[in-house]
Amino acid sequence: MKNAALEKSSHLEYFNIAISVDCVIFGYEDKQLKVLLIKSDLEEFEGMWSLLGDLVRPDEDLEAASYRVLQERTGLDDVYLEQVYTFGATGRHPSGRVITTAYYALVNIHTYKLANTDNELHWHPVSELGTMAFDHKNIVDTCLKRLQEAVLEHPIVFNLLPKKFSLRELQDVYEAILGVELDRRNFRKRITLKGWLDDLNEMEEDVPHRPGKVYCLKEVFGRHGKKALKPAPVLHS
Amino acid sequence: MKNAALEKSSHLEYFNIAISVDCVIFGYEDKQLKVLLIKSDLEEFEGMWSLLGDLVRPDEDLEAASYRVLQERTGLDDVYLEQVYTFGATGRHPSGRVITTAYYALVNIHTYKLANTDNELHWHPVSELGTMAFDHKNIVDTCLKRLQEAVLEHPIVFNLLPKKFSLRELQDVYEAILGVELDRRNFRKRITLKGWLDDLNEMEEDVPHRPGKVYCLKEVFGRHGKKALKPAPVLHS
DNA sequence: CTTAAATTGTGTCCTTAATACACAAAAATA
DNA sequence: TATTTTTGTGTATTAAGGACACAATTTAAG
Repeated sequence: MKNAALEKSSHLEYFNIAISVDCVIFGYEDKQLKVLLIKSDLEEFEGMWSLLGDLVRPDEDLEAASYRVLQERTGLDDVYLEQVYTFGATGRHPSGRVITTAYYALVNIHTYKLANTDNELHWHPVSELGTMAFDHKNIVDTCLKRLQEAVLEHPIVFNLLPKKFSLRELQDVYEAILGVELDRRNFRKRITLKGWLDDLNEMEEDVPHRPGKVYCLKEVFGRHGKKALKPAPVLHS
Repeated sequence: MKNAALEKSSHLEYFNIAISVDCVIFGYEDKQLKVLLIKSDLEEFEGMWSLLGDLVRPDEDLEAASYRVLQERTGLDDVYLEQVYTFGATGRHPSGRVITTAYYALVNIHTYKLANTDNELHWHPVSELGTMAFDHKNIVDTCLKRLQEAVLEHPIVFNLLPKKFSLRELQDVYEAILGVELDRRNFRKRITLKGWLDDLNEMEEDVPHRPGKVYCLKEVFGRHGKKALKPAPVLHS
């Protein structure tokens, strides 16, 4: 940006836009991909659900703002968080001009505890979202699409699962995210080929059928699987 | 975002962040991918190059702001433009808190004319960028990476070329963007397989060697190649 | 006119990844 | 002990990517 524009700009004219972050917090439960939503507190959107978000503070990094929202709402820290897109249509917020940057987070729904006992917070299956407040349905759709692309390339779905899991559980998560059924043998072959997993030489317990082997994400990928870099895109060489 | 936060927030406290857009305008010339830059007008960055950008106006859609920057600077409209990422570190702008959303544009460098006769504007090979003003080097790198991924999936490189081109010219563009050499036979096979091109049954003219056939992008992809949707990501079925 | 230089145009083999598909073994439950 | 549920596994086919060489066309130079 040119400096002249900034120096000359009147405070009233140019600092009249608020910026917020909105978090699409994904969790996985009952073979469904879910998203954490809160009842909107705007008249215009009475009864509708909205994403968790907040205004960015002037002394706060953008990404830090999204972490803060997550921590304040879920009590979790150390979560997987990814910026997706910034939504900046003039009419998107009824109370004023607010540009929002959307992030998605992947959390283990069972380690999550409501930070405040806010009973307006609920997990919703993403496949059953109706109309939402603001442009939040659009934001969720955009984040889901990005997530679908990401899970094919990067070992990140593990953020939705407990540390130890069976291949069946893993496949269920993929199916929930991608919205398709997968062939078991081909799935296992592909996951094996990725080389993401460590065989723990343990078996599932407390399952009402033949127990499966238990795996965990290899340590080299770090806590969030972010260390697995996408190979540089190369056409032929 | 919660409404309460917005309503209660003091103007001074929360509307203290400016938002800008920065455009990474890519062009192609002399077998090089280039980016249009302007001399920074900040003392702190004297002599350094910076992206074209401007503050977003309160009554202006975010995307409209990036189009405006493009039009004002290049005189072009109807250009390919894609949002990439929003950079929001607190320290990124020395004059104040400015969050910026980065877009990349693809333009035909030869149809481009300087809108103002601003001789501070220049095309720079992306492979030869040194230090830049602000975090702009980082922004260019991020946009280039995104571009590299995009050109493998979507028919968008054509925005960098004249309407009619030979396969050799097309391959040169891919090589410039990806930064690798490609095998001619395999490249042609892959491009053919994509089904993006119409054979015009014409030959190159004024080349100092055997002329090649001339192609154009199929009309179904629209002016910018945006109509070519990525197939939904599916693992096995 | 002949020759040299540059560039176009083309096909096969190999490897890898994705997909479709079926049956036996293990454990729990009735 | 029989039934149910689920795990675990391999092969054959197809599609795409990558390595690789030679003849034909045109211009430019002598």
